[in-house]
Amino acid sequence: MYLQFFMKQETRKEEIIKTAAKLFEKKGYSAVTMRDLAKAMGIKAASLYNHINSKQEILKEIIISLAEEFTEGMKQIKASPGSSIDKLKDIVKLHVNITSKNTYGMASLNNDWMHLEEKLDYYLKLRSNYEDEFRDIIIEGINNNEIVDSNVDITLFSMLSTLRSLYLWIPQKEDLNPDELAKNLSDVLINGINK
Amino acid sequence: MYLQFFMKQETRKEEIIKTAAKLFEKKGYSAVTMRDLAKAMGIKAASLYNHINSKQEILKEIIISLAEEFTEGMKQIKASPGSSIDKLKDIVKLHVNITSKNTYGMASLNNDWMHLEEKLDYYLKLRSNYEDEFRDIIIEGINNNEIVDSNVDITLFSMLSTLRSLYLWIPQKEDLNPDELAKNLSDVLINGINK
DNA sequence: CCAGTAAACTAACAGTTGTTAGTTTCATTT
DNA sequence: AAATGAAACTAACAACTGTTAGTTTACTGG
Repeated sequence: MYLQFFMKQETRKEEIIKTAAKLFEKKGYSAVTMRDLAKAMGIKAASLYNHINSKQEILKEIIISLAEEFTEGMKQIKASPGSSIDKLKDIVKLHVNITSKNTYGMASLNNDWMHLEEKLDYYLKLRSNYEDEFRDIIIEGINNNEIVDSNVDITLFSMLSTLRSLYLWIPQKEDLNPDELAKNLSDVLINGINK
Repeated sequence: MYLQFFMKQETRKEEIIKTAAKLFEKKGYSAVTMRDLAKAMGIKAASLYNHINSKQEILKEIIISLAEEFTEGMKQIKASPGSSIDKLKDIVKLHVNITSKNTYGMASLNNDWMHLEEKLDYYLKLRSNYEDEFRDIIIEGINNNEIVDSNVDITLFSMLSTLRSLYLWIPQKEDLNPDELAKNLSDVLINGINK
């Protein structure tokens, strides 16, 4: 109890969600049972229900909070000054930062969103809004003559694919700090690789 | 029977695997039951076992055949003449072609490989060999002064992430034919987007 | 017409699934 | 000392899982 005066105390529910995210990353939502999760927590499956309402709820908490974080980040980037290229660099930073903080959750966001059920529509709306705003920035850049006028959707697809896969690579590149990674990534994504 | 004289007759096993791949793409391997698959085939679950030995085997057939196709393609690219940039363009073509032919299977390859069990080690070996040979081509290009000398692993990661995500985008871009897609993709991935 | 066979069927199995109900433990507060 | 409340427990449920055994159906070649 006294701990909460000087450090952030993680609630039991948060511990469960964090542990679940780790398991979901390895085997996927459907293949992880409540007994698996309980074992990883060192308790019995039934005890989990003192803290959470359902398996569904765990997935929802993991995915929706992340999706809203991205939505909020995009909102700020959209409102910021600076060129389109600057905004794209900020998007790269946004993905690197969120993914660095929560690698496991990002795996669920990418692979298990289809199991969301009640919150599925909401998630899909957030995602398509995000993609639309991303696309708008690219189009703006083309109109401003900052960005090469190639196929917009392919440019969007390429950047987004790379950024969405970050969760797979960040864990095995612990030597690289987020800022440096964001910089290198921007170089490759924005400036290309051809000499 | 007489059909096989003028068109490729799909065996029942192949039909099952194809149908399974479609279902796996939507919900993932673990969330698809043999009864789901049977219903999609218009038969009862037990009848599936006249054609396949286990659920596992279906996944194995889907993933391993694709992985071997990539391995074979890479082998030919490696042996071909041409610059490193040419080879990278060939890799893009390889991914676009294989993914266009088998979008559903690529979803399993990307998301369900961890459920392979006996064939898991073999798959992981193929995959890491593939990545190594991809990396070698990039390094060769840097040494030949064809490719910008940025972080090799990030270049590799970026290209591979985009190519591995193709299965998500190809179905909704039916207007774009494979050759054109490969060309546009090469432009974006290799020449970048910055003006 | 009969034998053979591919491919469907019904019925059932043993194990696993998410979840609920009711109970116990134990540290903190009154 | 008694009461509270959080968080664990045991036991059980109904539904679902992959899979097997044995049977039926319907077409094919002799």
